[in-house]
Amino acid sequence: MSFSAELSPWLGRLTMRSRLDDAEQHAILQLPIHTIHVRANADFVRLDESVDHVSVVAEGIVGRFDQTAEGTRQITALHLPGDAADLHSVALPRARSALQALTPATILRVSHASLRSAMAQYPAITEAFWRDGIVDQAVQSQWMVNLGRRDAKARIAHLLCEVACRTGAVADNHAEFSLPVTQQHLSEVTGLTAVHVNRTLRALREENLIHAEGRQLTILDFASLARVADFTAGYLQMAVAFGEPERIVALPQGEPS
Amino acid sequence: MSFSAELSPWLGRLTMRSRLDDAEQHAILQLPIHTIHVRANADFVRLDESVDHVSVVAEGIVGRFDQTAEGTRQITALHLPGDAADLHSVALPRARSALQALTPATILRVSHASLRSAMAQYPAITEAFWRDGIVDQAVQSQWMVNLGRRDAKARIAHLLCEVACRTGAVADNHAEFSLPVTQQHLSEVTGLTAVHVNRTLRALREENLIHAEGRQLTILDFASLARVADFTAGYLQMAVAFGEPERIVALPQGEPS
DNA sequence: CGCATATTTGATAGATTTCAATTTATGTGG
DNA sequence: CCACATAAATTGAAATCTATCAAATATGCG
Repeated sequence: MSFSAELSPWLGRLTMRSRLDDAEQHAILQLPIHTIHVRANADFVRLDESVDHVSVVAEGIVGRFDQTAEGTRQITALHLPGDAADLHSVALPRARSALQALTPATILRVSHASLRSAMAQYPAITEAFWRDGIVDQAVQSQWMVNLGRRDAKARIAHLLCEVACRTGAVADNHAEFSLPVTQQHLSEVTGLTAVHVNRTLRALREENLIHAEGRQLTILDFASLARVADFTAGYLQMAVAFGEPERIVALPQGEPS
Repeated sequence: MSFSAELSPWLGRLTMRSRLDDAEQHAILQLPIHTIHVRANADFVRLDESVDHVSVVAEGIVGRFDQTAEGTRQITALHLPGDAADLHSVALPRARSALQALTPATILRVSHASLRSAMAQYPAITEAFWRDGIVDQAVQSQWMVNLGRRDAKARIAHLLCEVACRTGAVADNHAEFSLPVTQQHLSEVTGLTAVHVNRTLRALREENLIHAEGRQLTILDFASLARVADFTAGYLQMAVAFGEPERIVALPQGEPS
């Protein structure tokens, strides 16, 4: 249990979507954490488990899973460093999905108890948590469009565009970022077969839209890839770039929302 | 603007997922509403529109839509009478999806202003709203499994099982309920083609799993249909039947969550 | 260096879409 | 209440996309 500033990437994510004053931000940073390391492919939250803490991703990539009775899996969300993977568990502690590290990962556990006391003291924090989930839900909606209405090439392209934006790697029609996940994992995100993911990636490579070097992925022409993907970044609510952060509860100074 | 008890189905939905005391329940029922009637296939909330009220469904079926650039649509959520279709708009007023009536519908508009003052007075109400969205998100996750990992027959069967459960129509391995939506709408939910929905429904009929009489749908053998669908009702959080309603904020009497 | 895991490729089967009619409901005005 | 106009459901045949199965490389790691 420590009281460091390791939660600052998460705070950055929250303030990207909600406006928090100094005291509220301080309350977040002060939250006690318990750091754990998770091996690749290890579940660290299991289905129907009752959890008493939230998992904030510090390093690595985390997937939220659901599965069919036969065991084929669907990844319903991808969590990158700075994301809280199951903030909703504060309000509904029984996990309806499993969380798995797709790569070796470092997780910061924040107890529900401490989060609840922060929420009780600062209503704007409750609101920020709620809003965080809403944005996640908007991402899920886009994924549903992906799964239901786009072909394999667009699905993969869309995913790559999204991850590039979420990692902040896009600049000047170009993006380079690490995506150390398996093609099997990509298939579980996109509702395809690992084989088909492989072929689709090759097609994108042959069109000179992307370049894959090991786990390093380069988007050579972001605009064209976004066109193939039918991607627009608005739904990601990267507030710094796309609009005003939100707040309902009045700021202490009396500033309106 | 009236102050009647028309919100009581919505209150029922909320208390199915969260525990609210008398004062809190009263605060919900007291909310001023503005009733509107919407024709079938009419959008009543448009994409990127900034809304200042929540739409509670009183009658009819409402779909939440997203679409690709070419205009093919994906329904990302279905809202039945008693559901608030965009409760999240209280926290994030810009609509990231459109809302459309799939049938003639009656909508109760509840202003954000009045909701916010209820939230300010009763933190448990904020919490209940948040939790409501979390359950919606769990439903979306199941839909993602549907879209990504199940074949046409299972997708349709799963949807029918879900709607049957949500309308409370299931009893004794049998369910009869009205589903006055078009096969085109079903295809937009399931990520299929209207033609394929038609063929799949016929297949389910030929297996004597369902019976369709106009817009009245009968599930002849719920257990078998659920097996085909790989359906289990847990995620719907129909708390009355499946577990304790939740609450974080202490009850006034001091009762713990 | 060698095992285990991941990627890549080929050939084939299967599911779903697409396109184009046709039939059947549904609603409306006379 | 009927006739008409429109929307919805249904069917067939062909084209496409994606999955499946099986094997052959690569790659990473101890």
